[in-house]
Amino acid sequence: MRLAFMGTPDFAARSLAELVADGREIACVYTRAPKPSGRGKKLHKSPVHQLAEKFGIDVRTPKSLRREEEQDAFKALDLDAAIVVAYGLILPLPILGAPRLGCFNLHGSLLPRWRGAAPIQRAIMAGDTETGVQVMRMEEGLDTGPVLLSETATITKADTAGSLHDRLADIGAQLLPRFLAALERGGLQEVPQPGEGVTYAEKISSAEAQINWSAPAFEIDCMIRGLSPFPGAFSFLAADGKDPERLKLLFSEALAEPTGKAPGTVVSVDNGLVVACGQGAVRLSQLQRPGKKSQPAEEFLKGFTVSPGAVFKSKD
RNA sequence: CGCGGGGUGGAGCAGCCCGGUAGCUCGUCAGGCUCAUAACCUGAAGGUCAGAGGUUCAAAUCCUCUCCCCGCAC
Repeated sequence: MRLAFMGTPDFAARSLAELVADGREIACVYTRAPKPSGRGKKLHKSPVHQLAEKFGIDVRTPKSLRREEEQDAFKALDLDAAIVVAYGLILPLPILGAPRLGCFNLHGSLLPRWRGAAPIQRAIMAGDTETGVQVMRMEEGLDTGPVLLSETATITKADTAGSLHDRLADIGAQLLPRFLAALERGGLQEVPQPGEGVTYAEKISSAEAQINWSAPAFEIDCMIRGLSPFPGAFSFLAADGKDPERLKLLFSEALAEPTGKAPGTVVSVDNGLVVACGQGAVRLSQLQRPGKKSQPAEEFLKGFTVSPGAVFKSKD
């Protein structure tokens, strides 16, 4: 079976690695073009790009697949199927129809919940306790195609977007060899997505990453973990006698007990940084100061002295 | 030439703007207290303040250069 792999970030790179390990024939890898990033603003190839080169696979980085030449070049690959994982470009109809068996997408949620860009983060932010990875046949709509294979995963209170991302990337990557084997046998059932329960996982904007302390502790905790490590939930707090700093809050735990303090008030600094919320409180255990690395609360508090009673503020 | 932060006893930081006895939290060691403890009290050790030049009576602090580290852009 002759394949193309289309993907960009680390999440996709794990899938590519698994396909190669599975001995699949990958005619070409499509990924987004290198862009300036990192310190020094140098051009960096995407994780998928780097991995493909390491394996000696041809890499193409078109800016768009809408142009006819690109579509012709894709057709000329004479593919049986294309595997798409977090590619970042829209596949127009001529592309979708080019491979003999079609284009298939690996998606990090249980569709139709969390269609779109940020399913992993959104699932945690919403307090979901179960999610998964699915392979679907791609259609023109955004993540609307029928599902062929899925695997579920449990979300725990110890999960962050980062940990869940890694887990789903592995589960997804391992799903692909199974999927391809089944596809070859022709034994896969295409199950249309239910019309009910559709939600969209919109891209996270930095504005919504700011903590609103009047929300219930449960919600704030989900938000902190769902936005960790990227882009990081944040709020402003001043160390004793200092100016407020923008702190990223990267891990937390919801505490049910009422504090009797106004939302945003630091209740205790003995074991993590306990902050009053609209309902209950949240124990912050991993924080990051501007320009610094992220630190466990214990370390953080050695250099950032706060007394109970200090209050987190918001800023626009 | 993308923007920014930083290198201060073992850890995390303050001090630098407004040069003049090197400070805080923790750890370590010793002693004390305690039924006991990662608790508490007392005391101690440990730093050529990244490196090299310069200014100055005097530099962690001001100026110049070098090396190293990190954050943001997803």
